[in-house]
Amino acid sequence: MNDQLAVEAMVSLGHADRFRAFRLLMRHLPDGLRAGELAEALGISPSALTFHLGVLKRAKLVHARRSQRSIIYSPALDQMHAVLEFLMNDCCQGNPQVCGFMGRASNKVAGDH
Amino acid sequence: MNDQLAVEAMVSLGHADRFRAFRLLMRHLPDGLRAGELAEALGISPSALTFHLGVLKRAKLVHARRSQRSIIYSPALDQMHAVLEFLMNDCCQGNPQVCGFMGRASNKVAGDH
DNA sequence: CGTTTATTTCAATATTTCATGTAATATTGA
DNA sequence: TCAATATTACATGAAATATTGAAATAAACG
Repeated sequence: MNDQLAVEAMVSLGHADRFRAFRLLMRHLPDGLRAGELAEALGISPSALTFHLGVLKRAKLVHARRSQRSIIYSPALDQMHAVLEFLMNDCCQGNPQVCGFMGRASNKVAGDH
Repeated sequence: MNDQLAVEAMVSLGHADRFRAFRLLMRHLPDGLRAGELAEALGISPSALTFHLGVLKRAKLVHARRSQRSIIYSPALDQMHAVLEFLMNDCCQGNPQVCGFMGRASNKVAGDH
């Protein structure tokens, strides 16, 4: 992981349709979704979807595989993980006591930070 | 937290200078950095820095306070936390066994995922 | 083969974002 | 108040990104 890849990941999630697409894909783990289903679920044209999936794919945040006539997309969790870890390391490295929240995101304690 | 705020956070981190700025601020917790220091550290003009800090500020990812003649910026950890939690909930909610990585970002185990 | 289905590519246009420099504002101290 | 410092606001043009629809590609099936 490096700055450029991390920024690219952020860019790719910095668009409402792409963000929703990524979240939808996560909800459909581990199967993934066909491009058509995804386009319909998001209410955008196939062409627009391809464009946005391309952005996500270049950021390595989704995988695509063909199955019959369809292309099935799924989120690249390891890459997402790498991005978050990279971003958060700067925080916790220097000040573990100040911002140790990566270790308990779904486990918030009142009075933190 | 909602889609729009989360997307805005992603947008604001989707630029090399803003990304570096945010990370720098995290490394300088809990004190923060003066705008001038930040601009110099990043090697960009004060005017450009203001633009980028504005984007981060609208996304609620940084706080600003005045101290003497300077404005001191610091990262809004709680907002960052909220964004990550929001994004990751979609993943773990439906398939905790598939992607439970938020709970151990700095604690990776071989063979995960 | 020819047709249907699923998706991508491409080109044109519109929109947004970014970088730069200059002017304006706010604070401090002589 | 005047000058110096620190930062922000604004205007401009250039570059990147997004939207749209039509055409192209690829696979499956009769």
